[in-house]
Amino acid sequence: MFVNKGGKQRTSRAGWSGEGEVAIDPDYPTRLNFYQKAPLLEISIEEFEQFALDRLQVLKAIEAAQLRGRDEAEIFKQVEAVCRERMCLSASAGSMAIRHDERRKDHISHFILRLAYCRTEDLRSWFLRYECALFRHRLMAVDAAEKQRFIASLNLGHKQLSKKEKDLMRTELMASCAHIPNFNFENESFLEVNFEDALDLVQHRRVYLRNGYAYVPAMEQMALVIGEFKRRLAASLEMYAKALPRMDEDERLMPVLLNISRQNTGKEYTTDAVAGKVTADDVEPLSALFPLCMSHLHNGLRSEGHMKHGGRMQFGLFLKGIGLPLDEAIVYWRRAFHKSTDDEFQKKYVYNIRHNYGMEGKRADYTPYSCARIITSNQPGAGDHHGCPFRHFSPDNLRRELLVSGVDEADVQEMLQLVTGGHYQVACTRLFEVTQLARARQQGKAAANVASAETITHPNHYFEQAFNLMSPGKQQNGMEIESGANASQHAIGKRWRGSN
RNA sequence: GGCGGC
DNA sequence: GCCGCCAACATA
Ligand code: SF4
Repeated sequence: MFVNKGGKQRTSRAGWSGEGEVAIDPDYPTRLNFYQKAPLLEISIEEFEQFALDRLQVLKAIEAAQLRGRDEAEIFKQVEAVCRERMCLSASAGSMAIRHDERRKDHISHFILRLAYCRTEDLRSWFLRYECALFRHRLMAVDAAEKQRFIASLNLGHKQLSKKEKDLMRTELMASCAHIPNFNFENESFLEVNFEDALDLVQHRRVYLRNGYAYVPAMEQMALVIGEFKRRLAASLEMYAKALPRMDEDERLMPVLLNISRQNTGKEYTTDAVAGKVTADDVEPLSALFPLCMSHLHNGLRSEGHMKHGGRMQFGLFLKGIGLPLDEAIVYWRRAFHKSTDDEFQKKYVYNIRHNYGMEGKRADYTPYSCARIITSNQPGAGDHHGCPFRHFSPDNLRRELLVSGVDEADVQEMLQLVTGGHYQVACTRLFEVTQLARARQQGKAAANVASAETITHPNHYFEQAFNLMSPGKQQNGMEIESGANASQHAIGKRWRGSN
């Protein structure tokens, strides 16, 4: 865990300003927190889960607000409302004991999620993004005195320029502030910080740089603090990720954490035709039921944090076909494109997603691509992951891809044979049999009592067949999650429970 | 990705 | 540089 360099922060003179007579909690002097020190976990399981869930709800609400909210003010309002409901932090209301409990909850819940969300790159970047957003929100919400008190307690080493130094760099400093509306050089003070502490500002050319130092106008200090928060949290998440495997075995914590990181907003599922309403969080677990073309796209998306246009079409429509509604699709893609900024995402991708769902222009509700279309048109080029693996992969690549999927040598041979004969969809059907069908048999599903499957004609057909193999034969009474269990069974289990 | 507009 | 509009079609 990090050593808090400024650990001896206490009252300073802050008691005289802002909050007036309100006593200061030595554990949590302000509502803001850099979460440098892990809390002592003396806490019941119920409280543990409740805390985590509440914070998760807040982070998800921020995500939703940023996607839906029209302007900054509206987003702020929405976030504020959720914060008040699930993670309220009072400035001076109530007793000190109450404020202490609120801040303790904030503290603990942060660390639970930090633990739960350190596991994979995807989870880390999602958590980092929205923790920063939450921190930023609070930084804007608290009053100036409390903010200053907090920043001072951090000891970030922001040295304020003396009048003399400032005058020496006058022209350069003024030039760097040209973008600020009505900037008054005389009244502004400047901070000298290591330039790597101000990377965000440097990138946007909003500061003057000189041999390793950035000179930041004091009004931009908030950006520095947020940047620092982000750096430290990111570093800590990396550390946690490396440390996690070691506590994996003996801790009973792990299952709880796993459960948290896959928690949904608590929506209920209805079992209609196929998979019912699918949420952004369901895509991952359900990917075990995807045909090869789609799982290949899905993998590419996960490892690259991005997907080219052809793939977005093929995969996006497929997802719509499995029951992912528009708003969930937007959340899903936003989350998957973890390299993009909100702004870029909004501008470049949202329109097209909406268009695919028939919400834009001609308002056509497009059907997902069929195998025939995928195989014949729009050949994938360099950097593309769309197309049909059986058709577009080299025999070598295809063999590797199949072996990775756990197909045994003999079956791979058979499929390669079919492919050379141009029977791509038959090969795909064979894959269905040796993976989906075989697993269903092994689990004693009633629906698996067939010798072979019908030939696959459509990726969504593949998915639906695979999905239907799961639900009808629950012979073991909901105890599907055994040794070989993969994530898909969890999601399906949820539906079974919901459908009784 | 293509087409189109400023 | 900003933006809009399009493509699809299995299927019990
Ligand atoms: S045959 Fe159809 S479903 Fe199977 S991989 Fe090719 S395109 Fe996808």
